[in-house]
Amino acid sequence: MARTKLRLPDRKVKITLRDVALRADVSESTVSRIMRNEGLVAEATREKVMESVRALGYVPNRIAGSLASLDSYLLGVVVPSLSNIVFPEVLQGINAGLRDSNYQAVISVSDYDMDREEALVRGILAWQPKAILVTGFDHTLATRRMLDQSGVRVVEMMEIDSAPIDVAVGMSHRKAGYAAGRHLIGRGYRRFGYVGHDWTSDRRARLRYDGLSQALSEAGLSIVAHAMADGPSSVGAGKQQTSQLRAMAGVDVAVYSNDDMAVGGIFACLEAGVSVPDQLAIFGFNGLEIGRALPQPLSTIRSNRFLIGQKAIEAILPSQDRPATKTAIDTGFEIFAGTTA
Amino acid sequence: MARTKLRLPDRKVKITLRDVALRADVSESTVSRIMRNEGLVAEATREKVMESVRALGYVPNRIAGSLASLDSYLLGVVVPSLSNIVFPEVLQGINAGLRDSNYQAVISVSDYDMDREEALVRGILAWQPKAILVTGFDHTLATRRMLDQSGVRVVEMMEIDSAPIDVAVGMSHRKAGYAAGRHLIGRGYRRFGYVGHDWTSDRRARLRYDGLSQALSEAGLSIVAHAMADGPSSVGAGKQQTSQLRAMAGVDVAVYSNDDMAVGGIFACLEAGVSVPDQLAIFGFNGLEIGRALPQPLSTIRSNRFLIGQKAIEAILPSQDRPATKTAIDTGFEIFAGTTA
DNA sequence: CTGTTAGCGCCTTCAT
DNA sequence: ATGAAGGCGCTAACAG
Repeated sequence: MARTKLRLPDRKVKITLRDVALRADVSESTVSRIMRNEGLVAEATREKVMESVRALGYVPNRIAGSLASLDSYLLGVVVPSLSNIVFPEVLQGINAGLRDSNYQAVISVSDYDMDREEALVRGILAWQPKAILVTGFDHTLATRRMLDQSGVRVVEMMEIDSAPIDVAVGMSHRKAGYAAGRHLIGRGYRRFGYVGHDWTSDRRARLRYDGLSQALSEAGLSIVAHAMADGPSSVGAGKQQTSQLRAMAGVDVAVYSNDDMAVGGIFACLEAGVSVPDQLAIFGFNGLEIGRALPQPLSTIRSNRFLIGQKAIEAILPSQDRPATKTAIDTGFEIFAGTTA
Repeated sequence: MARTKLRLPDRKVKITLRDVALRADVSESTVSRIMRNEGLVAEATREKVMESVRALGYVPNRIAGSLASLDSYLLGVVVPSLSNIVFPEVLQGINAGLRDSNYQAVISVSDYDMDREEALVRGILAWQPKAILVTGFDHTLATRRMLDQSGVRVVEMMEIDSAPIDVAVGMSHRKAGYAAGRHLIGRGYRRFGYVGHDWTSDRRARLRYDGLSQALSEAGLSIVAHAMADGPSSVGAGKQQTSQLRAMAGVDVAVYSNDDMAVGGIFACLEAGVSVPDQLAIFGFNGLEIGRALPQPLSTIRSNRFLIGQKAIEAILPSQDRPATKTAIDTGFEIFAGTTA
């Protein structure tokens, strides 16, 4: 079977600009212009070319396009986890911000491993992204240097408690912990317990704890009991650690590392017939949907995960060039009183 | 300031293979080989080159590399949503499967919009991915044609109730619904209620419903009451629709479109003082972690979302070429008795 | 073991 | 409004 330039597209036969140009009997530049909606083209020519595009099933090769134009329209994203719902929520915000742009997100998961993050960032930078979004301020020295030298826009998401490489978008977790402390002290609680999960991977939970401690300390109080899960946060872990906590010195309020853990606390109390908040008050962090649907709305602090993703995109889409000054964008937080504390 | 080839890397100055080669006084091919760990290279040369690589902070340009080798090592993924936790779980499986490979995932979210999916698939194919993973069998004609003609490996994830383009990885939702029906009939339930969410976007929930209906029909039974939420599934929606359902004809068991909805049902019962399963039995779908942590473990069907992602990768990584025969990989499901039904 | 020569598919600049 | 030429940064043969 001879190959002719008019042949219908077979699977595996790569159709290039050249094929389209030959079939439409115009130059490659013309096809290129039409595909990019750039420059002036006669309507008749456009139709002729588009007919060829459709007939051949031509799909432009962005790899070649990017190389030629030195312009990738890729966006690198590194999050530590997908099992903690907050990160998918951030990704949703990113996704929303990217709608109507022609950027593509290259997403990687570091599993809270800084060395892995380094490898991921290296791999992403090799694709010449326009910007790269990472999570938090904890990076290896090499990662920091790569990001810095790459010259691309860099957003560090989730927190603003340290100095960013370029832009930071998030909230102050230290202040949130402090606010939780002030709020609970104001409501009359004095004997504080803390239920948490692995801090080595979740440094922001630690920052909230520090803020809480400071508020208590300023009021002459302290956390009288701790129950810490070894692994990541989960409803099950929260439930289990709550039982542990209740076996210790009496506390009148338990502050949780996040809502997942706190919901576990609620479940533990339901199961044990412990009245909330009378016998034990419960306070979470994040403001997840489930907390609001509980028989008793969970007292917590709302963070804006979606907004973080969205603002991150807004911050870097307008200008390709990294500005001289570093920026921190505060997406804030808000105490949700609920009825469990 | 004159530019010399020995200058330290400035931000924004693109370092290329050529710069490294010049500095190390070898040819570009040699540097290329070293960067790709390919072919034989004298140890002395390698060190000399690596010294230059480090000194210049060279990061290979994969866009150029891919164009030259016609080989992208990109993997396209399209999921309908990130707010439903099952999709992040699938992504985790994909991520796990991709570890130790040098593939990068380009992830897009279609928001259950088939036209948007089409645009996303087109955008992804332009990056010449090695494979593309989409969700389910619902695609526009154009999407199907693009995927088919592209020649790349295609995985349709989540369900295996229809014929795949190339590979399907998932479970039979129809059978799962049927199994739920048989199970509940076996436990003596006769008056069935259904609590669901928007079917137009979640066709798999509809398949489960159909399977359930069939099981009931075969037993001379039927669903006597429906409560359907307008939007997507959520704990809040499940809670609200459960209240609706209870106001209707008495049912002794409520089957939910998924666990989120079912947890809402549990909360509604807790709040209203309805005893589960005596006054109302509750049955979900998915087997989420939270269901197990509830005061009463939720009766449900476990699906293997993580496994779906992982198997999807395993199915396509070995062979680049699309095989002649289409494959369906069944990741199965399992009834978890729990204590709520 | 290393260098040379051609592209990969497209975009950009400059002509016409 | 369209075309021709050159090159983006790298890899794939092939020499040597």
